[in-house]
Amino acid sequence: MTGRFKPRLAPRPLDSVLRRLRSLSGLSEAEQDLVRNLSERRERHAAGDELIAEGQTGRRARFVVSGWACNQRVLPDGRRQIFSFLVPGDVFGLCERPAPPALSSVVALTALETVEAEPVVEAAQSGEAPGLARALAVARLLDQGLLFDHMVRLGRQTAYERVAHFLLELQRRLEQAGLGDSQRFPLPLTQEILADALGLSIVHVNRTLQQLRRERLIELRSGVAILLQPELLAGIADYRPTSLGRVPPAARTDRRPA
Amino acid sequence: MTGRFKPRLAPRPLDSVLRRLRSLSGLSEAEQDLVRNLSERRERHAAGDELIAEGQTGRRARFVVSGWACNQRVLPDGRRQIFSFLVPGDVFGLCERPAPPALSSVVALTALETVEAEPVVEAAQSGEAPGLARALAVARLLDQGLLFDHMVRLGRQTAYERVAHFLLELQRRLEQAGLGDSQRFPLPLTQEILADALGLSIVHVNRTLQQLRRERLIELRSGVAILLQPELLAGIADYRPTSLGRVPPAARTDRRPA
DNA sequence: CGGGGGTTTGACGAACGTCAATCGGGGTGG
DNA sequence: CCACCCCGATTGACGTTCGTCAAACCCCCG
Repeated sequence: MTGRFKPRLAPRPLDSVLRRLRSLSGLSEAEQDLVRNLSERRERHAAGDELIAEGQTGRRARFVVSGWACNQRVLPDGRRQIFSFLVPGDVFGLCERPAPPALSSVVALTALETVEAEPVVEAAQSGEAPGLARALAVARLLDQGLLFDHMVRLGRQTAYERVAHFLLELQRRLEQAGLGDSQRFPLPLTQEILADALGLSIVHVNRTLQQLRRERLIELRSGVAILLQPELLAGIADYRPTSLGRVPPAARTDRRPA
Repeated sequence: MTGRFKPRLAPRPLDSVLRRLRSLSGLSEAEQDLVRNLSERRERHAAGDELIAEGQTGRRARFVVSGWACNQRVLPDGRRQIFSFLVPGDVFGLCERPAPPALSSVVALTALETVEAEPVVEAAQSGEAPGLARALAVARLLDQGLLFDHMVRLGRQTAYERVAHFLLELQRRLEQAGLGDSQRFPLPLTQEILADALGLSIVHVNRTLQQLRRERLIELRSGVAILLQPELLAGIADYRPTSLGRVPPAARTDRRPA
């Protein structure tokens, strides 16, 4: 139990979902209402809970409403690799029916709230909610892009670059979900989790963070990250945000910039 | 010009495409004929040619008929990361219309032949070729799985494990395409390419291959790889092939193993 | 006051990268 | 046919990055 009472009826908690989807595509009022009325089938999980197991088949799409989760795989000897993080507003478990075996497991990293996304998925597929359909398609595409970014980090960047690049990515995503500003955002991850995402040891993550702090590029305190000099960080990490947000409704292929 | 004459009309060249698709889903005779008649819009490329540029939007799906290509990104300072390899039978450039900006570029690694896959894609989407639709869906899923496998290699495996794991993966894929047997397969990749895929330096790739050779686990000669002890390799690399090939036509979700 | 998870630090070693030289084979022009 | 050349493979020497081990520290909580 958390100490503070949270009203259950208000549309508030779905804010980040709505905000996220709107940042991906224009939505009609009806579409926005559909999202706001998703409050059914809400689920709460504790840190460490496995929401989807690798190989599981019966799953349904869900939105993260609050808290963080991740996609990961664990090797038999205990090593683990985190593929991606899920923050409020993100969708997961999205795929065609019947759902094929999951390729990775989804695990809660903090206390986590999710809601079933199927009403949105169905409205999108049936053609009655083209804005939502576009938003989901763009979300899928951006996820794929984040995976590639992560692979570049793992394969071709130093620990220093990896951490800087990763923090910039989180800043951008969380700002989009309405959970941070252009410099400051919540970061409820242990260094062990960071290590398993970035392909490093805990100790090395720690040292790298120390270095970034010493150089006055970042601050980390009690679950909040502050990027003191985002532009400098972006130069260090060669960070270039994928800018395909807001795809125009009807893309023309015959146009090109002079 | 290659010295040997190749007949252009025979269905032979599309063998690997057909074989691959059949390994993913049962196909009706009509569906198989559709694939066999794809010979139009054949294209030839030389090693190094860029088939799809990162960010490019107008592309169409194609099958690789012969030769190898890869998905990759290049950093401004010249470092590059290869995300995946495309071998005969593989499809690439597959996505909804209008095609969003490509998230990675596709580059020919050897002399390469491709054919347009759109007829197959359209038949699959229209519902008239459910077998092909399933095959394409499974192909997408397997590709995603390969990406995860690759990420585990990059983030959590040693050079030795990475190389072993990667070779096992290639063996399996190429055997499926009809291009190798349970131990032997073509490997027309330079050590530089391997390095850029596996997140290692050329020199270290070389040393790792030397070690695997010394230990009589593999042989490499003139573009052909031989896995002398696949089981041992699989143990070293914790290689577990994703076995979801041949998805049953109508999956039941209410069954579970006792 | 004690305990436990997460963080920090130091010492040390192994894995991997860099630099540079050499080797080797296939293609090419004389 | 042969000399040359170029790209890729190979090897050695050396430096750096990063991992491991272990201890201390810190803070929140019971």
